[in-house]
Amino acid sequence: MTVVTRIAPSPTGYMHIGTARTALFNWLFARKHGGQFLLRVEDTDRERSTPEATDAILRGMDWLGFDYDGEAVSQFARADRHAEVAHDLLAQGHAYKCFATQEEIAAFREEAKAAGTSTLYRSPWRDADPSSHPDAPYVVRLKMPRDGETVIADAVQGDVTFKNENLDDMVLLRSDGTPVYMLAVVVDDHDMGVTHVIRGDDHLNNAARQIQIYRAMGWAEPVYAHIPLIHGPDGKKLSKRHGALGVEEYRDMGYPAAAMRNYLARLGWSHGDDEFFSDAQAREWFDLEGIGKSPARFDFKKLDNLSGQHIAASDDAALLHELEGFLAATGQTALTEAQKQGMAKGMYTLKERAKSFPELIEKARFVLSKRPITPDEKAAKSLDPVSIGILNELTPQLRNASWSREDLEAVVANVAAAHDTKLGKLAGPLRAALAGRNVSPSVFDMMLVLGRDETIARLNDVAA
RNA sequence: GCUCCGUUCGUCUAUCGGUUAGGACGCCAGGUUUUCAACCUGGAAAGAGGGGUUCGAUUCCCCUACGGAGUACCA
Repeated sequence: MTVVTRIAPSPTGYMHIGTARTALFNWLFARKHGGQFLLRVEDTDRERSTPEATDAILRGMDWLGFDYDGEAVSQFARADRHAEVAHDLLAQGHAYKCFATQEEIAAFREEAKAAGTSTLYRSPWRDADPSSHPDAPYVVRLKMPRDGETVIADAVQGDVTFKNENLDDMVLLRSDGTPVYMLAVVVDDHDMGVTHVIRGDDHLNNAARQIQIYRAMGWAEPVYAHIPLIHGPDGKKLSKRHGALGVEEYRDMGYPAAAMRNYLARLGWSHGDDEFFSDAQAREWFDLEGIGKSPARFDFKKLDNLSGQHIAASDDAALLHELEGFLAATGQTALTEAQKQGMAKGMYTLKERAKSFPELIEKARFVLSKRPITPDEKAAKSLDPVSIGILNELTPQLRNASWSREDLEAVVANVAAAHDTKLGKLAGPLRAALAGRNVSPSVFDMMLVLGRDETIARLNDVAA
């Protein structure tokens, strides 16, 4: 059997970080098994669904590299098919027309609540004779089993048992004839051939109800895997107050997509003690058994760490390319050809010290800036007359250096020794001259990346 | 209220009856060092509580507490 998974987000806002993780799990699982990973946009809520939100989802999927098979399916567009199934169910006697009005039901619930009894609505129309049907609007309800129990053999949660007496005759078709989500998911999943439903555990309760549709229709049931939700840093439900809910916000903060995938995978899933891994490894290792049952909290510190590791491990050219993508996505000015060349040259050392793209840019300031470099306040202090004097001695020696790291180190060490001082004393002023600040990559790396002419020019700039 | 799920260091997690309860992030101390980062060494840090089952429970069962989800003609 070929594995088919899907991600089915509702386009009612940005793409939630939890949705991204669910997508990741589905994607990993499908790709691991050489199956298909599908995208279905659950846009049946016409009030809340927007095309902008759909675009945000598509962009999020694209940024995270979750390539889905085929076209994105619009659930709303399949409403006729959903209704068709409802009518099938009606014809087969698995569903019935319920003429109770919303007011009636609401009143019942209120009473039940007040009386402390079950609010589960039992429609009197379930077994009514069709001849007694009034000529009035009706909803179509599924006839749930009332005895026994329904067991969901969940791949993550284990066997979850529900007493059928607690299941309500859920609405399939609204009184205006439009299908309801519960019906739509099942019909779509069936029609799309979905074999594994991996989704948030907020749907676990729904599974017991949805599975009845599969049974009534005689369809093959999917394997369910309900994964725990992601919580905010305080353990509460992830909410707006924690900020950064949308995946695009993470992109805008400058985390590489690979780091995001790694972090998200590690949140709720484990493969022994492996923490830092590649997509290929994740694909090879991923399994439903490794998914934990308890909700995880989002931890930026760990994301930062992982992000730093991914940046350091990246291929220089690929990293530069992704950096450019970051600049474009966040509306920042693109790099000039010269800046790109400088970055490419210095990437080997820059990537060792950044946890995100903004940090990478900050560390790369020396190569991105043009002469003359204006030192900031702290750097300016390093450029006192004595230091400048030493720098002036260094410059001519640099002119003749072979420009290998060893040679540069030797030259600087010599000058330092001549002044009975250590390299540490010289590094400050050098840094100030070359980068305009006290924090920068290694002075030798900067000289190497800048090249002889630029280095000497910058030293001359501060000489006066 | 009812139904369902969950609960190991601060955080993410390993453990699938027998371990000095392991790793990672973060934190603390020390080292290295040319600033930052990185790196090295060491350290503090956990089985929610109570009952069982068992020769033996973090692990299996029950209760309680806490957290979460669902309970719509929303998705």
